[in-house]
Amino acid sequence: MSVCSYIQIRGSGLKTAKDLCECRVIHEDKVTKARKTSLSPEITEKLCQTFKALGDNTRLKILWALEKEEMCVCDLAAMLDVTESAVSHQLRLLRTLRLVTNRREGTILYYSLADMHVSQLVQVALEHVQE
Amino acid sequence: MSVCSYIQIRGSGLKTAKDLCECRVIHEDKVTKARKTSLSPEITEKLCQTFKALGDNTRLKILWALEKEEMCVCDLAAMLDVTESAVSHQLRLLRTLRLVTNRREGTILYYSLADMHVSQLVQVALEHVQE
DNA sequence: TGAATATATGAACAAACGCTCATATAGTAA
DNA sequence: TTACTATATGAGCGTTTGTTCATATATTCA
Repeated sequence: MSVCSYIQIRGSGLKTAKDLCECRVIHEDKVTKARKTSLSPEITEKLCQTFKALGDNTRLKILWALEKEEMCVCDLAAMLDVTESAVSHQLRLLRTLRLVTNRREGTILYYSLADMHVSQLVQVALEHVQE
Repeated sequence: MSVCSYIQIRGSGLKTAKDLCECRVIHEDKVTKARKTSLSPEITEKLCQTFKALGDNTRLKILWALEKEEMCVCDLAAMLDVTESAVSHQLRLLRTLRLVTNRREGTILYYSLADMHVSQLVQVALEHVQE
């Protein structure tokens, strides 16, 4: 796909492909360099999903709680004032991204953070918003 | 609002408020403790928005590029293959969250990262997804 | 002044998201 | 086995999000 396929041309009516490529690129070197140092689509997508997972009120509260101590689904649901179903759905997402793990004790599943990364991310973000 | 207002009761038809509160809380101490150590709604919301800002493909690519060097709107648009309008909208969001700043040189606005936090966040998240 | 350029903004719309409800599954105990 | 509990899953639905298009604003220069 052409670099400029989607560049918006002010006041343009119907344009040919050639016209569409008469786009503005002020610093072609910067664009080229940025494209070369860009992350792979796969890594970008994974990064994105990780941040997106943290970018939801319910999930963030879940992670914040699990940072303190492991909890089961129904306790989290009670704490958050949402259905256990909602919590279960969110935990599945967090599990898929390897942000949380669980251990079983009878019928109860205790969830906890999978590693230190979540804590570190929240810590840095906290610094940012509190400045 | 009651702690249990929204807890899903399996097979429940119409229930009174009292019935709805016959919910399952396995570890009441954990729930109470988690509620006490929870972040304020304001901080939670800000944290959330910050992560949400990073949790989008376009914005993440913008931030990744700006980490290397400052760029203007139209260059970012060319790099990302989206309209300048789209970039401008996203930059406004990032500006609002104090993740990026800009400096003017004539009619051109050069955008760059506002502080180290974005870099730190991306670094930690990268470690997580690459493990 | 007026034209040209770079960016910002508002409306509209398709796609993605998070919730609830209903139901299914897994483990425990009678 | 059957009953009960804790969790998981799929469908449906209203809300949010990210994009484009059209237009507005701001700066420079003739």
